[in-house]
Amino acid sequence: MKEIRPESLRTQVAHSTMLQVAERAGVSTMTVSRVLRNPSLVSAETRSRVQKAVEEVGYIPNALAGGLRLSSTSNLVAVILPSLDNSLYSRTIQGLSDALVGHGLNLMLGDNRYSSIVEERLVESFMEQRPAGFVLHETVHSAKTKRMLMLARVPVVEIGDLVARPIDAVVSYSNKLASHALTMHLIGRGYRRIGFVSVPIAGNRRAQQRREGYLQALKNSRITPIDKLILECEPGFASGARGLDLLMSKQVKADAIFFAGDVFGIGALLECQRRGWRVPGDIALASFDDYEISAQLTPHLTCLDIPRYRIGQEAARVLLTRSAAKDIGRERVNVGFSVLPNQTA
Amino acid sequence: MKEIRPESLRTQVAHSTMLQVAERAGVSTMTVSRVLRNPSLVSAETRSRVQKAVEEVGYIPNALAGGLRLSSTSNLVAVILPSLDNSLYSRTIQGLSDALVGHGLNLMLGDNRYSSIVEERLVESFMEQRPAGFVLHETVHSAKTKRMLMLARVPVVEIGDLVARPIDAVVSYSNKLASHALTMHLIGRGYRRIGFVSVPIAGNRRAQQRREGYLQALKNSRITPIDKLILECEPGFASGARGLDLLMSKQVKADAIFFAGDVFGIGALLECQRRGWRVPGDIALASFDDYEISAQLTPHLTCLDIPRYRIGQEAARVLLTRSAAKDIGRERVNVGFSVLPNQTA
DNA sequence: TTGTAGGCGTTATCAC
DNA sequence: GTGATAACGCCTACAA
Repeated sequence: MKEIRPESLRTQVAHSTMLQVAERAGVSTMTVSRVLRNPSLVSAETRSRVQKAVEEVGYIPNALAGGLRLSSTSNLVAVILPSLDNSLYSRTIQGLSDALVGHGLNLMLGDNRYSSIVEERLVESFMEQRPAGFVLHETVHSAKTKRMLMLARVPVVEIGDLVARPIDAVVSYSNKLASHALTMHLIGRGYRRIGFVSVPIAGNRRAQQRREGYLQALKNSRITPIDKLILECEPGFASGARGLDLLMSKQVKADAIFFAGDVFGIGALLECQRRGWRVPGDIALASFDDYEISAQLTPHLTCLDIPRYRIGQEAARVLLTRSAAKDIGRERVNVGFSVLPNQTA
Repeated sequence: MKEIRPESLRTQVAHSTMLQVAERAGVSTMTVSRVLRNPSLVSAETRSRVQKAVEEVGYIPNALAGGLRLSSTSNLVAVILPSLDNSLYSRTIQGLSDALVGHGLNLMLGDNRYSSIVEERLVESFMEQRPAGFVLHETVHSAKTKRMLMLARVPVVEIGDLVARPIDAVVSYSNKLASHALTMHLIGRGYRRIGFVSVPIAGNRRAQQRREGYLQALKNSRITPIDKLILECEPGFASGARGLDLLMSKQVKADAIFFAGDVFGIGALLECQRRGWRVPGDIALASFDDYEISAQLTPHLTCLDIPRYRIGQEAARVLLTRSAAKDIGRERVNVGFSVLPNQTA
């Protein structure tokens, strides 16, 4: 028979264990476990004694141990975004968090800096915590990343673009269609020399899709694209001003510009204000996302409405559903988008 | 003697275990463990055999089991912010992440919705994962929250205000001094009827401190504060416009307004533009934080420069130092602030 | 209603 | 250089 050494005599440790609670309450660890997970199985008298002991020692269950037992997953959902410092992603994170927190799931967060190599390392690192699921903004992954995600047999939701063949599930909108729709809107307003500014498209599927949507719209309308009106700029407000400048000093000037990256449109609109240009009139502007600040600017940018918060919510819902059902199939949720005509085109 | 059932025959599971790797390589789990943690202890020949097996089965260590063994902490740092959807906090998160990722630590993120009750639940939930440390933006906590954090004996860094007596460590700036400095700047420019707009101060220590700094500056300059020029508004751009409107339609109009909350200042400046008011001239404006968008606006708002990214970096540094040293004392890092005179006052 | 035994996947320790 | 054993803290299964 094994002698039970009172745990309370151990060297001072950070957290108390279930055994310490059990000793204090004069019961076995199983009874403590029951009080915490299934109180109805324990007599009222014992239960209150245990609860008192839990309070007194400030006991907090060790999820690592519990998770181990089931060789299952932790209560963490791994989220990987291109950057943590971007208000678009912030809205998605908030949507995820709001939807998951009620289910006892917490967020584990990282950024891949727009690199699939970094993403691979991050997935591996996160995987060691045995997360309950993954939410990835990127839709292009290294072979090893894909392999790890498949092997884990855990729900994976991609959210950056409505890809045809997701690793597992996808909750997003079509960057291409959205871009197409906004370009068509510009064409419908009578513009024919429509400039296009995006972030560098090399290795960026979303930017590629957006440019394709733009080109497709021109083609459908029998408008010949003008190479010199298609630019790539680094992210940031300043690029909006710069893109505007470049496209307005060409021999063939643009009559409208579609800014398909981050805050370009805002930067361009503000630059127009500085130059005293009328928008529209001297130039028409359209922007991809509708930033909160946009609504404060006069005029309000013509843009797309992408439901960033809802993408987070829906991704959470899909994760929860798939976790419960354990089925591994493909689910595609199209959250869609809409064109906000507004005032700058 | 216990018969060893080949693990590879178990029902299909998500992740492979160290035992599976060991069997494949024809060694014991200890050897696998050594190859992963301390390769130099294993012969080159065995090592490469094990590494091959690891590759083949796509083995990823189970941090839950490893952490259990040491009854130690996970490689997660718990971060609790008032809201996830705020670009100020985003910068801090980015700073944290950038500084922690190289040390193998990942972020666990949650928002307390500006409530210490929510914070308490979140701390408890996070604590079950046995995080390596906590970063809290809030500086006011429930008694239970404090107790849990003390018991855990884990580094805790508060970042929302440079409190005198942090739970453990604090990395921040003084909201009161910053507010005082900017108010003094306005006074130095000759303004005497300085309005003050903040978020509701009830239960918000940071907002309280900011108001105190403002009042102190007035007092030091022998200016009698005018109650009607002190407002509280809900967060958001619109409140900037609203605050401006309220303070300019009083009997005693403000000649300058200090917006001490989030994006108020930007909202007010844009409202001035809509109204065709000169800034300064018709009204002087000052704002707390220097948002990225501010630099794009003309004129650029007179404001404070709070090093949000650096707060994240430094908080990470303090966490890492304290984790290593295991000392529990109090560390206070003042990242400071500076007044950016700019153009609106 | 409560307790005992055993094992989850990993690693510290000690033996070979 | 390598392996056997015994925990780590909790919970399932079974016994009392």
